[in-house]
Amino acid sequence: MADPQISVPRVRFAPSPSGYLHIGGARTALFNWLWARKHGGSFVVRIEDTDQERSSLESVRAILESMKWLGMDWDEGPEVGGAHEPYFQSERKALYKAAADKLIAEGKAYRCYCTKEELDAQREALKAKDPKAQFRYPGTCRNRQDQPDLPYVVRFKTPSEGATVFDDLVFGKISTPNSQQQDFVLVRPNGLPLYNLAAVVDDHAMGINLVARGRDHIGNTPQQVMLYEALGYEVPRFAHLPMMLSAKGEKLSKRHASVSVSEYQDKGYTAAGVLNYLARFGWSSGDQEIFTVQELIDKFDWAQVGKSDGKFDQKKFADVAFEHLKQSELTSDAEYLDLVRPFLADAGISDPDPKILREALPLIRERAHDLKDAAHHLDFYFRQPPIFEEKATKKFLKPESAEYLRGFAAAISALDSWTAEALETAFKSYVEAQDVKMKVVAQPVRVALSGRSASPGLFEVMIVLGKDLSLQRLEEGALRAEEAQTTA
RNA sequence: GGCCCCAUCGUCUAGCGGUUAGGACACUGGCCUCUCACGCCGGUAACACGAGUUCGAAUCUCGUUGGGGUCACCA
Repeated sequence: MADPQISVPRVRFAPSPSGYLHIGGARTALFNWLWARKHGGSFVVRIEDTDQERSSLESVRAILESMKWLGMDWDEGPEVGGAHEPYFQSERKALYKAAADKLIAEGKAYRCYCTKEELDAQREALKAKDPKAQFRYPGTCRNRQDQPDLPYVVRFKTPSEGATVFDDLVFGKISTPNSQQQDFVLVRPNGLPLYNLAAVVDDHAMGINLVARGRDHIGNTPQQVMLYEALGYEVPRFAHLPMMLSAKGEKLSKRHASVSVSEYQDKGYTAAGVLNYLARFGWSSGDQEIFTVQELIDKFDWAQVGKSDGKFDQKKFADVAFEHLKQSELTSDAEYLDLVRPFLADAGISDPDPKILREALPLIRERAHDLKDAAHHLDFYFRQPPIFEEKATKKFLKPESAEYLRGFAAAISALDSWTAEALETAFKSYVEAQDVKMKVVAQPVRVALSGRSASPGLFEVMIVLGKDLSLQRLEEGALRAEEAQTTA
């Protein structure tokens, strides 16, 4: 395989602003970004908004926001500018027109006055005659000499003989017979270019030397190669990525759960987790599953990118994301707290005691699988009283529990050292004195402290809450337990 | 349908002529245990099929089957 590092990489991510940043698009952006960062190259973002109907500024904003959230910064593009401005194709019309004019002047392209309606009619007529037949533009205007004062499109004179070949970094040599190609349209009647022309002109103008994109673009590549050659441009390297499919193996679309990056953000996954999963989708580095962003940059290589399509696995993704939250080497305490704060606010806790937060964090690490979950695990420390889960209360705060709650409270209220060890010793001797199983006391205590039947270890929770609040909650729990009797 | 591409556990994958085919997720048996979780030990589970090439094929070649992509005045 040829060395893709012939020069410092200039790669790009070129979304069309017709929706949010798609999870598959994010992976394409990621592979480009990793490659640029690894080799000190440039990562360019270009907005492909030549289709006025579908493009919106709102989409541009959403896509850029998601890129930023993921931490994929761009060296050139919207907002940051660069040496090849502008980065919106809708603002680069002159360039495309010049290229189209040049092609026409050299006899490599021509004006076509056939209307869309006429062509659609021909297409349908053919379909009616032979449903399997494939309609190709018949070349009606190919050798036309006159230039009527009518709307026209510009078509490329595609050679009908031979084949167009390119060497893909992932798939190797791909050869397509030119007979498959038709005289495709370069410019619309309104003067705006179509994708193939615009992409080629811009990639050349912007000095892009590696075009990495989804495999669904393989079919466009031969046309683009022809354009590069016709325009006298150097052909860049290409790298096509295998498809990211839904769990059912279908092409990812809005119909499937969570296709937009912002959804993952809202659900409480971290950017590092998303990036890690995305990177491992189609790429691997031996048996390693968990990577920091820096490791991704260091280890990414096209040679390790696979060819076969994959299905998105929500469970695996959730696990990778969890791993990043669990390990303090991956997400530091300070980072974690910054990340969880907005989710706590959503849960109604807008000004959490930083001391409690710090002390509770270690208890959350191995329990919270995402940030929403983390906020939930954290919330009872701050709510006074905590929210009592009905099932837990009903099951464990029964009248006979009141005695244990008060008894245990009495046993620990005398403690002069409020440590987990001291609490555990006191708990055990109390349980022993009562001659009951530990859980008989433990569960009512847990519910009294947290409002839930599941929580971190009792003594750890009491340390975080502190002596006063712990004793208060035990007493309040006892009251609740007694109340259960009267209302039962 | 034409053209292009792909094919290892259910899923993501390691493997790049000689391995008891490895890891991770999921599933599952057990341990730990004040609950939940984490963790630890173990288990089920894959080279799509058929011909070659070779002393030897998951690895190379061809075919079959299956899957995907693409055939626009979308990108």
